[in-house]
Amino acid sequence: MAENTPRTAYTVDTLLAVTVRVFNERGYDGTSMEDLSRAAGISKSSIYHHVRGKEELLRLAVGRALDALFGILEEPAAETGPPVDRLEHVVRRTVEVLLSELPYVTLLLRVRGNTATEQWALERRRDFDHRVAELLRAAVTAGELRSDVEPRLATRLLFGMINSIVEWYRPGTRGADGVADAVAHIAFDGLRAR
Amino acid sequence: MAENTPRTAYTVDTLLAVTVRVFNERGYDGTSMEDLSRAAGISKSSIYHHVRGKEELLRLAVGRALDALFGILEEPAAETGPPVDRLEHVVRRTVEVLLSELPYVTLLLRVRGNTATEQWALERRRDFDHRVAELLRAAVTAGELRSDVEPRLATRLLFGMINSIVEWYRPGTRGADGVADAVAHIAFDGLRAR
DNA sequence: GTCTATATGTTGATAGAC
DNA sequence: GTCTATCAACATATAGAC
Repeated sequence: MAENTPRTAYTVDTLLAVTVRVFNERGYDGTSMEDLSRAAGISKSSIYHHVRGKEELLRLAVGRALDALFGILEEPAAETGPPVDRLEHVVRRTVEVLLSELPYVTLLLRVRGNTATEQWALERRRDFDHRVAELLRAAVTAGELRSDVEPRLATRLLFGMINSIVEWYRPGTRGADGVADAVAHIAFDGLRAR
Repeated sequence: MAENTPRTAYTVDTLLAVTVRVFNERGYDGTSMEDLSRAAGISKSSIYHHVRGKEELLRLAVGRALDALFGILEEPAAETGPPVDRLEHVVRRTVEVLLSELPYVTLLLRVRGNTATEQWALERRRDFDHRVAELLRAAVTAGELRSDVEPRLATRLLFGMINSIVEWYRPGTRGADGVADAVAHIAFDGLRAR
């Protein structure tokens, strides 16, 4: 685990960046405040100067990811046009946000529900999924998507595919567009040759 | 968390079943031996009579999942016929095994790599993925699958979709066939109406 | 804003009786 | 096979100096 020793003093944001990296490497429960202090290059008690404790670091990190995801649903292209186009916009933009906020979204997707903060994060994730499931249902009703796959099930599998990207994507090797294209191709038209 | 108090004494297998349930509820790192002893209804030291420690419980559980998955690749239908049919067989059977061994596979898919046992599990998972990626590549070469999505990327997204099932599936609500059909439909033919 | 020192609880694991 | 009792190590968090 590489150490960070910035010249300038830490702010909550810069400390959060280091923290999230370590949380993703070792898992939230597997990370001790000692681990964080070593990675940040400051003492444990200095961390407590910036935040109230370990759980607040988690809350700030997953909150950032959730805000970015919900922002997608407010975009014009997600609220106007044929349902299937709105859905494709949300799918592509979710991939983009996932990649631009990779460490924060990665942490969000690994949250399990042990603490109050984790349960709050799970609840907001469910809200997001429900909003997308409604969009998919509308596209089925409009005859734009096949009706032999239940919308709720399809939404889950679709986001399973998207969310799994955090498990292997590393910046620099491939652009966000390439990944978004691949997801959209498979999700809407499938792998089979025409 | 429901408690288990079996009449008969524990064996490694029955203890493992309880353990895996708790690991999946609280996460491996988030589970203490005290948690396990409470869930099993026996004392901590009684657990140490059956296994050497917490990490051995993890090794036994993920080993069971890995053996089941690798078994699929040895099945006749995975080794004969057109590549695309072999791939579809592996996809459907992976869904089935995932559901029949749900708690064990769930635990396997959440392993991160902190300990030697976890790294061993990650390595075997990579082996499995590579074997399937080769199958997918063969199907592309044979002209059975579209060639504008890189095989390695397609494999990752495909397994992202399949593996995500452990996050929401609960026995009793839907049969394994229904889920396997939905996965195969989306993966090979896509969501769009024809 | 950072430090050293320490309080206080929890952890994985062991010893030895029944 | 199970128990009670216990340990050494490590956890989160705090106190107070600079």
